[in-house]
Amino acid sequence: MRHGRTKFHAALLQWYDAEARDLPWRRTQDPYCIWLSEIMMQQTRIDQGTPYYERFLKRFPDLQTLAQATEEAVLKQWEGLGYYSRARNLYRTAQILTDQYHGRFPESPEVLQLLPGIGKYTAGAIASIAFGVPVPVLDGNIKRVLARLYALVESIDLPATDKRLWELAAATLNVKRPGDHNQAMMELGARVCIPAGPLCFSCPVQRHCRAFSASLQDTLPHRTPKKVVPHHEMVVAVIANQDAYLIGKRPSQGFLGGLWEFPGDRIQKTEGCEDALRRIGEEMLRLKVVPGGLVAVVRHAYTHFKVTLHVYRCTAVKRRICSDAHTEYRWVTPDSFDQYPFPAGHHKFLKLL
DNA sequence: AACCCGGGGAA
DNA sequence: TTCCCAGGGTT
Repeated sequence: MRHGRTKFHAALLQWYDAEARDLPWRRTQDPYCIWLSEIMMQQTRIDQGTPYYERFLKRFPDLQTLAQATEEAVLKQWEGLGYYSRARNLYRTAQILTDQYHGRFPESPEVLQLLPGIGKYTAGAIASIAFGVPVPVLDGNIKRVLARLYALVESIDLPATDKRLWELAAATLNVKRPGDHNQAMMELGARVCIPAGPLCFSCPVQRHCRAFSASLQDTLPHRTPKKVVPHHEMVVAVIANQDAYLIGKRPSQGFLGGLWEFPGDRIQKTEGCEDALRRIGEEMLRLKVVPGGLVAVVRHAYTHFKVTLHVYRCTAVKRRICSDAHTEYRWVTPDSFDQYPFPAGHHKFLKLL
């Protein structure tokens, strides 16, 4: 640190104490609330996640309430937030803490990290924020802040750089107020040391920043280029029987695990939409599906691929369905759609039914 | 080390 | 469009 660690700490916390956003989990010391906020904000912008946090806490105000709920009720509250393994792991951890930890959170980051969904970042965040344990955290914001403060030219997403950044986070930590320091570093990254066009003119630690003194603030940090994601064409079969539609529950592990959906599949190169719909009937559902009219064409982006959904209304002979594509099937009417957690892509055409 | 896992807002 | 977000888990 160029002008001394103590002055850096003082400048950072003075700024934080004056400028910190009034976020709901900053009004409490309850480790349950801190934990929930940390899980919910993983790879999620504060503005996007905060309404979910408020709603979730109303529905599941404490650990016991959460542990006694069903996984599907938890997923319903998580619906639309993405990365649904977070919700399933949250639910599992609630039960582990209830069954094996007397319903209390461990304070040690090493023990916290044994719980599902809690990695090095979240363990450090809970330990430092809820319990005052002097441990660092490293998230996307702090990576960028440290890369600029120390003018790191290596790509920040390389494992070796990640190790170096954790060391810098530890060396930079303010052990007097670790929770506030960690939050201040994230706050700085989110509001001042932003990815494009950092607001160095209003940065409280500008004189400690090597990137600024070298005019590198707009070129750092470096990042390795991302791979291009494939684009798939899919059909979705909205199979109607009277006023009910067939939906299936996806297997709990894996992509969109535990969510409900209309049956669908990739369109293969040799077939058209209607061929694919009939194939879904034969191979997935063991059901004779008769394709009807096109309901919608929906585009949606996931982490590692993009899809275009061709949604078709279909009819079928109602029979016993046997399939391993889903763990359960139900015929439901549109007025009960809101009982089921669906992927966000489905909500782009659900209201049309 | 590489890959998998969502969704949305800002530029 | 692309980028990136209070990351974690699996192989």
